[in-house]
Amino acid sequence: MALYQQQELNIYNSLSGKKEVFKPINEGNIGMYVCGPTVYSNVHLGNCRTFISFDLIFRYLKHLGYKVRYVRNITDAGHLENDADSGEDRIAKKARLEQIEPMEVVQKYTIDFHNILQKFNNLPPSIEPTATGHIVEQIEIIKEIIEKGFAYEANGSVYFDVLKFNESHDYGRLSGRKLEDMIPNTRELAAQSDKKNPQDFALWKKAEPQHIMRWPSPWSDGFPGWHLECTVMSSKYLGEQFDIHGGGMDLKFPHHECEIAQGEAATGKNPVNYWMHANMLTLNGKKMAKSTGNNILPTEIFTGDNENLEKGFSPSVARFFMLQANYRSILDFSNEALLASEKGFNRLLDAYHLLDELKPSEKSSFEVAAWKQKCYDAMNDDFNSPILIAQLFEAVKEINTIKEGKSQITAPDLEELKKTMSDFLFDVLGLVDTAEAINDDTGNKLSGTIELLIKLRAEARANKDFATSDKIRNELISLGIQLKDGKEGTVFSLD
RNA sequence: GGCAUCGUGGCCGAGUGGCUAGGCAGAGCUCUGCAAAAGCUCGUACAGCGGUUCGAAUCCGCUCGAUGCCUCCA
Repeated sequence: MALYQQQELNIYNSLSGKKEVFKPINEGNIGMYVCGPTVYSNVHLGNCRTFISFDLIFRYLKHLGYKVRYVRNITDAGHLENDADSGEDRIAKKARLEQIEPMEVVQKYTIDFHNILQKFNNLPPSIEPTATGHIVEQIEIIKEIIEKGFAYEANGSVYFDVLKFNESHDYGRLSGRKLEDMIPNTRELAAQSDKKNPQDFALWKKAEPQHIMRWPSPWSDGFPGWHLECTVMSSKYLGEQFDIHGGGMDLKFPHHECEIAQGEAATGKNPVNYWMHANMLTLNGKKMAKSTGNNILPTEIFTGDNENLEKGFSPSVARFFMLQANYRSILDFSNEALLASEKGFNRLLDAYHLLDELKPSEKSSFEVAAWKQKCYDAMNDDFNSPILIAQLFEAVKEINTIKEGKSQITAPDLEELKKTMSDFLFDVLGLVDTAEAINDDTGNKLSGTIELLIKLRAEARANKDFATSDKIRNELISLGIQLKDGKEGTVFSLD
């Protein structure tokens, strides 16, 4: 029996605004689409948070035994900087500034994106399609939408007719907006536009002569509208209707609203059952965004080379910090918060390592099965990683007490505890055990050396030669190696 | 201006009608040659004002404040 048959997963659905019991269209299988980045500059930390949130979700779904097809796109076609039918596309702009081909821009920042996400230990998606690789499909779906009467051509561009669509459908139901409210609300800046109404959005844009990224179409040499690629690629790889669609909160409107409209216009079906939105990461209380300059690069976290940081932090610490907040809450980034997470994370890993040294007893004073279910309950409640982490810290307390001989655990319970800790820590939360890094040849030599120093210190202490023993302890601590004296002897940990 | 989300102890963050997460920092104790590590104990918080209720941080209303979206953004 698969785990998912034993655990009832609840997901907060942005469409209904409620937590709902999750039920996939095809039992045991899940189709999940997440809006990926536009690759025109380095990913910033805020982007990473969204993808780490969905990585957690992907990992937990897989852990439950689902077969998940996770599709995340790369937006590599340039889109306009604004919607007023003017302005440069962002990839082309970057290409001009860096004096390289637009596709070089795309390649450069796609690689950066992959590198950084790998450092955060994100699993790669099952399929990572690109917008430019699906121009043909996008043209086809535009034809369909025109045929159904929900789009019109104007001067070589094609626009989605939002007002027409809203007559028979409900435009705005995802973001809680009403078209009637939006109309008097738009300013008169679209005088020069080809649109019939300001709410209409582009499916195809005719390229200006200087526009480099362009493709032929029945309407003009041009490029597809931004919202279209997600509709096309999600339906191509996951079907006209699929289970989960995710993305950053800022994409809810208009991007996801437009996706629903496009999907319904083309197929007549509601494309997505569960909409999930990851919240923003803020810096100094403000949204991180490339365009405003209020951002921090992941590399700067690792090196500490940023005015907001006093030191560098490992990717796992940064990941742990993010997972200590729910994906639906705004999270504010700060040096202090990172420091707190780092300490907690190290304590968690230290306790995990202690598991190998625990001696089993005849009976357990820790109810492992009940605790384990609490871990699942946390994740079943809309992927509540902060609660899961709180539960893991409950186990830390138990492990340390057992180590001190003040509690007991049976051999089977110990195995179960270890397995569960490992499952959640590494498979579900996707954290990396820093101690494993020294498990190579150099690492073995290092630990052998430290063991020797521990022995020498023990001898010095036995001889009451505290000057020598303290010297060993202090020199090691200044190298980032901490000695921990316990009842059973001394162990060490690396910072 | 419209729509939405949110305001929790020194800090970060869960909870969302009664049983008062967790982490970090702080205080005391145990252990220790001294420390560190570890364990135990402690803090009794939910923006403000009204209302509903036997009972509200949790529901409703208002006020104040913050953030996001309304043009590209995870």
